[in-house]
Amino acid sequence: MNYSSELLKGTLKTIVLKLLADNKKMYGYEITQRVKELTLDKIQITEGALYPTLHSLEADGFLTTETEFIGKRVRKYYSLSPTGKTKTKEKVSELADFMETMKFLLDIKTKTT
Amino acid sequence: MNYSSELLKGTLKTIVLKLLADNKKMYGYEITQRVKELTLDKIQITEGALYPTLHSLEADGFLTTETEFIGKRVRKYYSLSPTGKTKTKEKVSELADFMETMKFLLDIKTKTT
DNA sequence: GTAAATACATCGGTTTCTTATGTATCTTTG
DNA sequence: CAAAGATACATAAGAAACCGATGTATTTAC
Repeated sequence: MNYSSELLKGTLKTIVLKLLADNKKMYGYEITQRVKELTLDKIQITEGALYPTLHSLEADGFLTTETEFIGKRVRKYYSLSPTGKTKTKEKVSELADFMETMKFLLDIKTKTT
Repeated sequence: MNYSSELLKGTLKTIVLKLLADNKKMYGYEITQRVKELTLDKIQITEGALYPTLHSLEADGFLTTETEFIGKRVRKYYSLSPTGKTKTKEKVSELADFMETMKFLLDIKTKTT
């Protein structure tokens, strides 16, 4: 079982930023695999979603990159910039707050008016 | 303060369905106001988002409607159909599950590999 | 009497994801 | 050793879902 895809919308950037905050530097493919294993296959980040997101975060100045060669194969590592670290805290706490609100909303049983 | 809008994506239908499950019947404008007051203005459902969503849920057979006149003004009440009730349970538990997963993801501190 | 609130609706534009496709290397396995 | 699968990057077309603007009309409050 995995979630209907629309749930990921709006949370992907936060997931990526948080992973980078916890792991110093990661490369794209690694991120997809890490999320897959951490969520027991429930969240699958596709490459078509991830790479544009990484490029966008980099363009916004939240990520820096360094390229490494593993044999002949390119590997592009991403790290948080200082503004990226600030942004991460904002996004994570915003999402945590949002989830609290949603939890409350979904538990409502009776009218309040 | 209110949430950056992308967070709402993917959760709007669930919110609407859940409200209808708890309140038998509601009309569009009422839904926007109820969500606004329940979330202390943190979630604002715009009419441009809500009405298409209601129409879509109705087209899928999850909602039934009845029109009422308040004076000369039309008010369109929405209620859950039997399939709508089933769908609501699915969506709510899926979202609850997703939020658990996200909570876990956002608390990860160290590598697991 | 006019501004704000109530109540419906649609539409263009943007963002963000999916699916498909492309390129290339490395590893495993029959 | 050939082929399949995994690793690793990337882009592009299309769909979905929301925002903001706009429109119409009635009712309420000042």
